[in-house]
This record gives sequence, structure tokens and C-alpha cells, in this order.
Amino acid sequence: MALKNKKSNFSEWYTEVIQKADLIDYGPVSGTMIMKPNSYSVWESIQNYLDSRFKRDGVKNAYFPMFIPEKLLKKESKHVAGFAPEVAWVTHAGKTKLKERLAIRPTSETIMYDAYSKWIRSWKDLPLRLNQWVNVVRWEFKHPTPFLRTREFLWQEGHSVFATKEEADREVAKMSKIYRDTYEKLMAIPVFEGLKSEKERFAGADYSISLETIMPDGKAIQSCTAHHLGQNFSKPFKINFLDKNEKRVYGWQNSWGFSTRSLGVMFAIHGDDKGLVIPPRIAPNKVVIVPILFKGKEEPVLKAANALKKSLNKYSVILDDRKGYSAGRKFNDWEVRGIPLRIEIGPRDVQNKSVVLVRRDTGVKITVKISKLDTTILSLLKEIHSNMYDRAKKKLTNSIVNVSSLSELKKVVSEGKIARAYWCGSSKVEDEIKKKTGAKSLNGEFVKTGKCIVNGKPATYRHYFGKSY
RNA sequence: GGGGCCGUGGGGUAGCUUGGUAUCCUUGCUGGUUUGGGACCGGCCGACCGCAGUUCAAAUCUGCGCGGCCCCA
Repeated sequence: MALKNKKSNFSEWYTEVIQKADLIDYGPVSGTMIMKPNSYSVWESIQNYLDSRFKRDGVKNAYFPMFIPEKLLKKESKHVAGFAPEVAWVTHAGKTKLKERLAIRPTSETIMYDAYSKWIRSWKDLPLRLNQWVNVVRWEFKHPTPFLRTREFLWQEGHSVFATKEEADREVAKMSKIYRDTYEKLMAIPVFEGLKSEKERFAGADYSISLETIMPDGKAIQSCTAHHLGQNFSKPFKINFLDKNEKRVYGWQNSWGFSTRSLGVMFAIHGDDKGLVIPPRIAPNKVVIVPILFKGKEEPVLKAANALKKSLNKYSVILDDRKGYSAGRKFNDWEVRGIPLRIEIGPRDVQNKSVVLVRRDTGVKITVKISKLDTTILSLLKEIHSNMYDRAKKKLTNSIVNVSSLSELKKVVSEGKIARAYWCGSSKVEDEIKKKTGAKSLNGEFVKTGKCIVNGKPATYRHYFGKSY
């Protein structure tokens, strides 16, 4: 039972592979999912990486409640307008109707800033930089897809207050860099960074920086975001303080988040027709040992396999000594799950003091002396990472096309690619592009040259457009 | 917002037109022989989305509900 073909039918392949690799099960409520150990452990790898980066930068972890009173959520008008359609409400406790209904957090700006306003009195209280690892609920109405669009998901959300806009700006850039490293160095996924349009930016932000990439079906996907909130929240929430000149001023704020959507992006981009391919640095188990057992010759092989497992402990090795399954079956099992390297050891290898080492990304097999195994694994894991990254990078680069007219943009997008165009920045033009080509505005950078491909006006953005998740 | 398609064991399916014992694959459990690329033989567990109607009899026909998918705006 081979997997569905990834190229010709991506969405069926995706649904199938995440089930076969035992990543999730569906929850009883539409749009919810159970993250099983195979996917949760990858999330833990991301958590470990991001958390240590945040902490090294001086961010502390905290936890705020998931229930947000309606009047708090409503304090910033753009914010509530943006999130209102997707908020899930708690209205009852048992049979008693609550006096004020409670939102289940779709994001935590409002509940955190309510507390921040109490805590911040002086310039000495700043900067305040807190992060939390939590679940959020956004009641999406588009059809759900595991990881990519779920009504409940896990993420970290960082929320900071600075005395000056400059400091806040610097933090947004820094967080975007950390996210970029997470994608590129940990997950082997190339991304492009840019500013969201006024329409697409976070509800209540002055500007949003996003990282985006392309999925195998040619649709772009927003992979994470960092927002500069200006004083849009600090004013209604009264986050103010006495500065060094004894003047009462409002704080400058950011928020930034990275969610379990990233897992879906990773499974989708790296997987192949055999199943998942987990990038080595994020793989909870980097190596699997499959002993080849012949009747009557099991003992020495198992002994050697166990010794290998012990000596390669730092790679979190799995030893597949299940009885009653053929070696071929085991190979396939681990290929579906995407373990980066497989070691095969049989009687022949024990005799020769060697093993067969197989890469998941290319399928290439080599025979290695046990004495050289550790150093070979180390260099192969590095090579697998860069090979996976390069492959994805090439795909992304080939999928971005500079265009100079609307018809060109339409053509590029219909071919499953992302178009890059000069754009005047007007929301009206953005709507027109969406309507005529089906392409959404992704992100882009400010420019002072070029002319808008739609109306010829001076461009303010060099912007990416594409079909999008 | 408009239109179309579909709900059958854990997963994938046949059966529905023409109402009558629910098919096959796979997973899982189990016993044995195996094991260098998804082993084989035997045994077992497991399903017609819900409600109402028509009928001697409904997975099949009708209505409503719930759920899923696709296309268009």
C-alpha cells in the first residue's frame, strides 16, 4: 500500500501521510485534533529551541488565563473587529447564565495588557517582555486541515512593552530573525520575510512582519508573525509610566507568535511518496537500528545491535527489535515516520564489523565500519540537513517570479507560483488583484522606485502575491 | 452568498439504479513457520451518520437534521 502521489494530489497525500505516520488523530469536534507522540515530540523540539533563544534574549515565561471578559476584548476596536467572527464564548456555568460572557482566548493581548497596565508605573519597570506557551481557539469556518488550519492550536505568544518605539522596532526585527533561524536552521525550510499589507496585518498592529513559504501545491502559507503594536493597545489599556523626565507617557508594544502550523508546513514540504522526512536537527530520534535476524543466528546480531544503541545514545536511537515483522516491513515503517538515518545490522555485518547506513532524504545506502560509525553519522546528519534545505530553497526560488503586469501576475499564480510585483500599496488595488487573479497579498518590502503594475502610480511596496492558505 | 457531490468496522472500499444473509483490501489481536525492501498459513475483534416515513422487509426509496468534500462569487 504505497502512499498517494505527493505531486499529483497533494491534499490527499497530506491527509494520508499524517495518519500513516501516526502523527495525529481527529478530535470529536470538527477542526480539533489530537497530537500523538510522533508529532508532539517534534513540537517539543521546536519549543526547546525557541524557548532557549527567547530566554537568552531576556524574555521570561508566564501564564495568563484563557478566559477573557468581553469588555476587555472590546477595548481596542480594530482588534475586536478582526477577531470577533472567530471567538468562541463561554456563556454558561452549568445551568446558570453568566453575567458577562467570557471569550476563550483567540490571542492574549487584551488579558495580558490589562495586567501590564497595573504592573507598569515607572520607566524602571521597562522593558517588560513575557512569553507564554498556550493553546488558543479561533473558530474558523473554512474547512479544517490538521496543523494548517485547526480551531484550536498551540503556540507561543510573546508580548512586550518598551519605553521607546526604537527599542520595540528592534525587538520585532530580532524576533523575526529568531523565527527565521527556527525555520531555516532547525526545520530546513526556506522562508521569505516581509511586511503584511494594511489589510492583512494583525488586527490592532501598526505593522506586521511575516515569514512565508510555498507549499507543494503552489499555495503560499504564512508561517509566523511578529507585530509592532505602536501605542494602539497601551492607550486604551492605560499602559503608561513616568519617564526619566517625570512625564507620563505610553509604552510601545510588540507581540509575536509561532504556532503548530509550522509542523504542518514542515511535514508537507519535506515529505515524499514514502512518507515523512524529518529534518535531523528537529528529529526527536535521529537514528533507527533494524537488526536483520535469521533463525538460529539472532543472538550475536541482537547483542551487536544493543551495543550500537548504547554507543550512539546521543542520537536518541531507536532499536527496532520487534519480533514477527520482516526487515522490509520495519524499513517501511520507519521511512513513513521520517527517521533521518537507518542502520541495518545482520550476521554478515557482525562478521565484518560494519553496518549498512541508509539516508532517508536520498535513500542512498553505504557500508560503514563500526569504528567510523559515529563520525559518519555526525557528518551525514549535517549533510542531510543542508540537502533538505537546498532542495526546498531551490523549489522556493524557482517558484517566485517577478512580474510587471496584472495579466502576467495572473498567469504566474495560475501556474502555482508566487508573483513579485511593484504595488502602490492601496487596499483597493489589493482587492482588485485578489478578485481578478485569486492571489492574496502575502508580504513585501518598502521601495522608493518602481511603478504599480495595476495603475502605474509610484510603488510603495515590492510585494509578493499568491494563492494562499 | 450560489451550485454540485458524498456519509458503510480504526483507515480505504463494494453493494444502492431494480429493497431481502453487507464485499474486498488494510490495520489491530492471536498461534505457527519466517525475516538483507511492505513474508506466508490459520483463528479472532470490528461498520450501514441520526430521526421520522413508506414497506412483510430499508445500507438501498422519501423527508428532515447532522457531518464531510468540491466548484463558483
